[in-house]
Amino acid sequence: MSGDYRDRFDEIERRWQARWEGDSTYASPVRPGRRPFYCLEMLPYPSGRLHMGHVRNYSIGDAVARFQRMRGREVLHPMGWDSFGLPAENAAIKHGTPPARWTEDNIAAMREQLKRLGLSYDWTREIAAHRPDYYRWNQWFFIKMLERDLAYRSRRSVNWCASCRTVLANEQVEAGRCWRCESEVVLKELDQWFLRITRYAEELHAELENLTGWPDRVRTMQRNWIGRSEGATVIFPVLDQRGRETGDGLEVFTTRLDTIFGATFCVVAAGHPILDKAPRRGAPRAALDAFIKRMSARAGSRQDAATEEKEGIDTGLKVRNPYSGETLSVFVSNFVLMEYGTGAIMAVPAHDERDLEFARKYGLPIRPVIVRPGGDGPAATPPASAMVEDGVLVDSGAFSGLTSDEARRRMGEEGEKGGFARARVNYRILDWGISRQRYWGTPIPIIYCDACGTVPVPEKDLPVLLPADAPLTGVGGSPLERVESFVRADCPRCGAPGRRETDTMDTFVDSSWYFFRYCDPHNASRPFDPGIVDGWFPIDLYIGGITHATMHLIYCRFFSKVMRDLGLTGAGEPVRDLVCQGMVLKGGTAMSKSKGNIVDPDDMIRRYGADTTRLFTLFAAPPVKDLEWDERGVEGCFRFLDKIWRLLVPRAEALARAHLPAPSDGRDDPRRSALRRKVHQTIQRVTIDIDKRLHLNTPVAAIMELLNETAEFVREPQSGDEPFLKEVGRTMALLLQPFAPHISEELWSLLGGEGFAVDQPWPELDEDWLREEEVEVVVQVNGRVRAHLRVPPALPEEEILALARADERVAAHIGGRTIRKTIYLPGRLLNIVVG
RNA sequence: GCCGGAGUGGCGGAACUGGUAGACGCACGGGACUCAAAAUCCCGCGGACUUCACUGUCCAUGUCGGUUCGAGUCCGACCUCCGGCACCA
Repeated sequence: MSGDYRDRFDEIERRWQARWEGDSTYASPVRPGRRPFYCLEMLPYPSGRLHMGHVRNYSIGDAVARFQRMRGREVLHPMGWDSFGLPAENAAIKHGTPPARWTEDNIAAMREQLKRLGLSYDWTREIAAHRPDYYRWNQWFFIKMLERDLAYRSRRSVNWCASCRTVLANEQVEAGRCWRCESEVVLKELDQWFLRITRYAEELHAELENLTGWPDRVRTMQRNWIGRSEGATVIFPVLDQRGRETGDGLEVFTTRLDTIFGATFCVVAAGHPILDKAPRRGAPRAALDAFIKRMSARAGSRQDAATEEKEGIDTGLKVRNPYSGETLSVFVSNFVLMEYGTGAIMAVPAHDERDLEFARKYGLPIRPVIVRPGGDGPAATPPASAMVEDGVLVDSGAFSGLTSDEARRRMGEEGEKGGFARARVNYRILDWGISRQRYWGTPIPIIYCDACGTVPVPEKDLPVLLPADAPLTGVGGSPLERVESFVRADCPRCGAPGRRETDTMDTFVDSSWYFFRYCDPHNASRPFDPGIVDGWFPIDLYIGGITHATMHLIYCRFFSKVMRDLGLTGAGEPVRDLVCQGMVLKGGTAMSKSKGNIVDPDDMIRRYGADTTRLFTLFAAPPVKDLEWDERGVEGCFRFLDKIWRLLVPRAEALARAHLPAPSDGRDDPRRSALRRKVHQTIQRVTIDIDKRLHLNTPVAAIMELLNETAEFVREPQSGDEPFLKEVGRTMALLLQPFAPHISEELWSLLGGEGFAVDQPWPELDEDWLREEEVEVVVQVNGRVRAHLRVPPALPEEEILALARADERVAAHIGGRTIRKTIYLPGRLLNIVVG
């Protein structure tokens, strides 16, 4: 009945998968009243095939889900599909396949692959972004945001990818190129819909502090992305030709108000409105216009922007420094960005590298106003580099002598009083542009009416369905523009004929709230029931790739906060613990089609089984590190499972009949007590490593050790061993459940276990078996190990010292020297300090 | 440039709050079984030196310092690699 594991793993795995499915084992909740545990993995795009990165991601999540379930938690472990997006549209253009069919086919194929891996998902909760019962709530949220002024339409220069023919969010521009197709991004003026994420910038930034269950690097990346900086805005009055105030002001943002007496000119961005007020007469105007035109043509975020030569031109405008009264010229230059701050700066060349570079190039004055405390006065000659640190003010009128800190405070107060300056916090993050000129996405629920303007589609008319018959050719703008039946719509307000918005939403909208929907996936009247969501939230563990550190993981925090403010949830932060798993590499680089180093999960499952494939991804490296795929390592994991099989299965019938040992059985037999101690030590190690540290490689190592010791144990079998072997076998079967669930079930059942292994309580630790009869005390002389003593745990220090001194090596190292002191850690270590 | 993370055998990696560095696995070497091979099992496996041998000594966690009875672990400086951001005022 046994047979080799090598010949049987496929049959075993399929059989248990069928049983789990037949029993709805993983549907939740099945055991209400238990403490919930929400275990979430980032949902995949349905490309049609699983890759090893998916397998790794889901193996980690599944190990935790199974472990927590056995530990008595009620586990929510769902899966779904991020199924809107470009590839479906591209496939349609290339092969003529309708996106909906292409997507559903891919989902079906990948769902089968996930099931063949034996992952414990509750498939009754499956969601897919492209289905109307999901995306209607994207539309609903959009309307709710519109009501709260969190969504708005604005004509803006947007990042435009000419190849994808679409707008990209800032987050989707990587080094000036499209994150998807890598072609260069240019600027284009379009009417766009935006979500006002900047309203939450402060909270998104502040709460990073509390996300202690998140990796530092993710928190840092988000902090940089949000880019909070404290400073002040200062209004410089604009002067006319004769030096009189015109009533206009140039508002600049600075973090270094303390350096304002060193300001020798101002600079504005090419798009700054004040440029319209530049003097109209004479030749400079033409040069100025030409310059502005040239600068405006370029995209805001380009790779070479930082290293690009600074260029500028005098606008002819004059302003007055409200602190010093000095008159300053205003330049326009490429190094000042319209999107940040006020689009205008005061230039302090002595204390800012960029200002210095510009001043040098155009021969503008450089005036130091900050010196190092206790240092000499200001340098007579201009410094070689800008002095950017804080210090003490000089040549700064009444503020001279103050420290930078003190000066910023006092100057701020004076500015507030005089109405020309105020404290301001600035953020680098911009509002989230969500309009996409694509077909395969959520239609934006808006109708444009000549009389009423921009009118949201009423809730009762949702969803606005994506038409099935859009012409997908790959040329022209939005495909929806050409679907007459879609575009034509009556104004919900006045009934007159209007036109529908033909842009669709960025797919990051879909993935910003899907984890809420999992809690209540079939709700037809609301996106979800707040009570149900609050029962599961926050997500206890969220696992996914580091690639989503800024985009998805900021958007989903933003959505959670919006939902909280809509009264939909109590959860301000959706994710308690976040794990970003490393990449799967082959030959030192990420697996990719172009490199031809892809390892196919199906191939691995066919040759070694799902258990071995999963086990390897967990054993070869800790979750957060990159994992090098090594087929010999896979073999090693297979050998491990095979060895357990060969040890237990031939004895299974006898062990199934045997009783388990009583708690103190085997105490009197060193062989048996050593084995039982190892069993309980292993339970402890596996439990702590999964639960407290989320290390999944070391628990596997611990089980391997237990197996090795058991193999040793059966080499010289004795009658009456069965109960002890049964205990080891059952424990091993259960400890393996998170890592290799199929063989776990098979062994559990062969050893006479009732029900599913995954439904058993996690093996219980018997503290009595951790206590050793004898402990090994390490003896050090001056911190170096010289002897190992086996002593009863309670032996007093003096006696251990006496034993240690009697040891030949220890005695030799002490020599004739006197013992200055001893350090004793009970039962572990004795350090004898001599000298 | 700024900000993060990481440097441990031939390789992947262990070492919980400072306390025996190298668990476990891979690779490799030797042996057993076999006509042979595969599979399996046993032994060895950081380096240098030392002993006939049992052993023993020293060096070793990127580098250099420091704190400590004791440092892979803490502190300081530096080097290298990886990642993120990058004219953000």
